[in-house]
Amino acid sequence: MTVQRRRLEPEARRQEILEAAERLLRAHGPGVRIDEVVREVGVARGTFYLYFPTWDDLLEAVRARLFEAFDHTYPLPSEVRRPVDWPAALDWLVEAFVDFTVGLGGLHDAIFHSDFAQRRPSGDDAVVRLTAIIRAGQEAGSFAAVDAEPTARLLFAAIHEATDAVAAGADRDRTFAALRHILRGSLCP
Amino acid sequence: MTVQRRRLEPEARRQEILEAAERLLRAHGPGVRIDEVVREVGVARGTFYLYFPTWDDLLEAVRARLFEAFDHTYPLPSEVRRPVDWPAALDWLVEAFVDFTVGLGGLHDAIFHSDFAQRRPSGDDAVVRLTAIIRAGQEAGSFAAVDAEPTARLLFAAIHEATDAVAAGADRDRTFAALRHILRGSLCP
Amino acid sequence: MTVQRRRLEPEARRQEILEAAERLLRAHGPGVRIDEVVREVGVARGTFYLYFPTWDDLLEAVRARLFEAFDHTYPLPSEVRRPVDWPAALDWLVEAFVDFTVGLGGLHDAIFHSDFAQRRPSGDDAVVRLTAIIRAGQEAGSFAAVDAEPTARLLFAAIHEATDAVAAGADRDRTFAALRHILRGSLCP
Amino acid sequence: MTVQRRRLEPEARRQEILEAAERLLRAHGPGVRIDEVVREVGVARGTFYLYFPTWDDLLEAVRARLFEAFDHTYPLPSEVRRPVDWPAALDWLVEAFVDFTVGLGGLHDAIFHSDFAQRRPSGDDAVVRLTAIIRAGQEAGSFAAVDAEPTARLLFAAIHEATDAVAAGADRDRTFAALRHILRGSLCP
DNA sequence: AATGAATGAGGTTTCATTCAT
DNA sequence: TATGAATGAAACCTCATTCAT
Repeated sequence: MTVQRRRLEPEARRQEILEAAERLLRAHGPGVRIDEVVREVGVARGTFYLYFPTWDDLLEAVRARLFEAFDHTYPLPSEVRRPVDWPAALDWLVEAFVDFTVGLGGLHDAIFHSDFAQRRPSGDDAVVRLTAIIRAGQEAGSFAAVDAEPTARLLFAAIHEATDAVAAGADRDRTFAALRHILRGSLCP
Repeated sequence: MTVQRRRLEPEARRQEILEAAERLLRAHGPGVRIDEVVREVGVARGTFYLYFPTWDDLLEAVRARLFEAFDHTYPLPSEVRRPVDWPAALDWLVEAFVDFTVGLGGLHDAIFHSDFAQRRPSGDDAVVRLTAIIRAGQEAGSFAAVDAEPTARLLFAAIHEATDAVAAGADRDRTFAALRHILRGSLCP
Repeated sequence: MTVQRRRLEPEARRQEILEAAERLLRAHGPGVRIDEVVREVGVARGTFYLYFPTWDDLLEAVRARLFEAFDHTYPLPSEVRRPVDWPAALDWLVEAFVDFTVGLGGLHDAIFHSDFAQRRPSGDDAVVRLTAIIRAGQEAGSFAAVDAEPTARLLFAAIHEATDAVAAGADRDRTFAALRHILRGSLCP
Repeated sequence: MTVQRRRLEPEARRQEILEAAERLLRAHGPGVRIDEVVREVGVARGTFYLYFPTWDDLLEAVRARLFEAFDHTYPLPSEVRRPVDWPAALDWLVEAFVDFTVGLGGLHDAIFHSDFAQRRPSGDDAVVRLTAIIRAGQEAGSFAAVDAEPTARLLFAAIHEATDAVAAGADRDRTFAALRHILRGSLCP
């Protein structure tokens, strides 16, 4: 009488869950429950725990997916082919980041502003990337000799705040202008 | 078998609860519960609800107390007596803010990084203050003609991040140096 | 700084509380709280307990007042002056009772249909009265030789149900017709 | 330290809870709590809520069970085989009803006289059944041409009161005699 | 690999009643 | 006679996680 169990390759099932969770989190933000995810996928509650030890592990996987997607779409510029205009590249990347993040909808809150973000700090991937950009720009002579790592950390907070501001309805142009000014003022000689 | 009732003026009892909660939150961070607070104070659970309709209302009161304490200890500089060196004043205030916030211990997380901060946004008092400082500095000719409000918002995020960095063990001097550099670069002509 | 205490004759204060409670119960039915009553009267919570040991005692007092009011307005007919048409007198009394009870509004539920009615059964005043009427009618030869006490008890249940029916929106005329038919059929030879 | 989990078919577990609740309510009347029920069954509190969203939902299910049990044991008489002696059938059914209800013990109060009965009126199943009997008897020429529906409602109140009277210790024979007299007087030509 | 019944700690809130003042 | 702060048991419900099947 039970519905036919769908046996799937483990990796495929894992993806299915991941995608369903992402979809629901985008739509409804934090507050999405395991029950809703498994109903969306059409599996039993226990199945969830075969793939993710805890709910936080799922969120972590979702976060990692997002970061990978962003890195893939917007790879760090490289000077291999030709010289890079680092200030312009930074502006462009930052704008892309903000738009990407705002586009996450409720997923943004779930990943960055819920208790989850406290329990599982995000490993500073973004800060590491920004540090790399600053160093590359410094080597190219485009950026001043600031202390790259702490500067990247603080600037990334400002960038993230721009995201929240825009998501909350602040004027996009004024926010970006202020952000660009801060970045230039902090990094350019 | 019941402990002797201690009858207090409402305001005194309210303070008692507030202080006990603050003490526990400093020590143990978010995750402190109503039950622990009332045990600490030595009153019944119902007494808590006499003064705070919900746990979030308590946190809000704690937050307000903190903000008032900071504002009282570090009032905004004024030019009434003599001209103010705005860049220096800002550096000094920012350093005071970071040290004050780091000194909050677990209370910092409970107020700024838990779901509470999402549910009850803090009304941007700090951003308003920073905006006022920027405008005052602009009028005095010390700061460049940046768009004060969004700039204040983004810079405050960087300041707050410095707090988190120092609290998390980052090098205090390098963090402050980077922060000062960002503030100068963003605000000074 | 406190509001001037109004010292009243104990009996006057008791009446005040009683009347306030009745007013609120009429308007809002069961679910009225002690707090609301004392606020309405303008006294402190503790004052309530100087006059009524428990909430149920207040309800009991309200109930007694109502019964007295009804008895006073609709006294039992007596044959002292002239012969009584007992069937007609009963019909008339019953109709008066139903209208009186329906007119109680929310007080009706609070007195007759809440847990209070279970905890403090109403002493059967109404049944005693109805028993007396049946006996008087029997002595006058108007009513059949039924077993007065149990009959009164069961018939009163039907009368009370007519009250609930009318209060709940049942057709008044059909309800009264059915009730009269039951009373006649049960009591008249 | 945890007790071994007992896994059951949902319907079986539901029955288990229902039966335990009925047992406790019979023994202790209204005032039985969810905690007592789950202790009796030997399951966790959450399990209760898996089957009954609220305590009232449980009571409703218990009530429905009782009504079904009664209907099954004492089906309405039918004229399919041979003519029915409606007055006698009614007397018999009524007596069965009263005895059944008195036999409920504390469950009777919990179902019929607690606030629950106010919050979840019982849908008048009994009145509907009595109405049907009256109409059938009228068609057979055994009952007078009374207004069936309101009459049934009022008479059922008297029947129910007989239950309460007997449960409270009133003389069974006198109560039944009075009840039979009322029914005959109201319904027979 | 999959199921879904069961768990139980967690958290919120209410209000009749008591009692120190 | 009056106050009103304090009590604390009771009731409610949720949901991440476990585990017998």
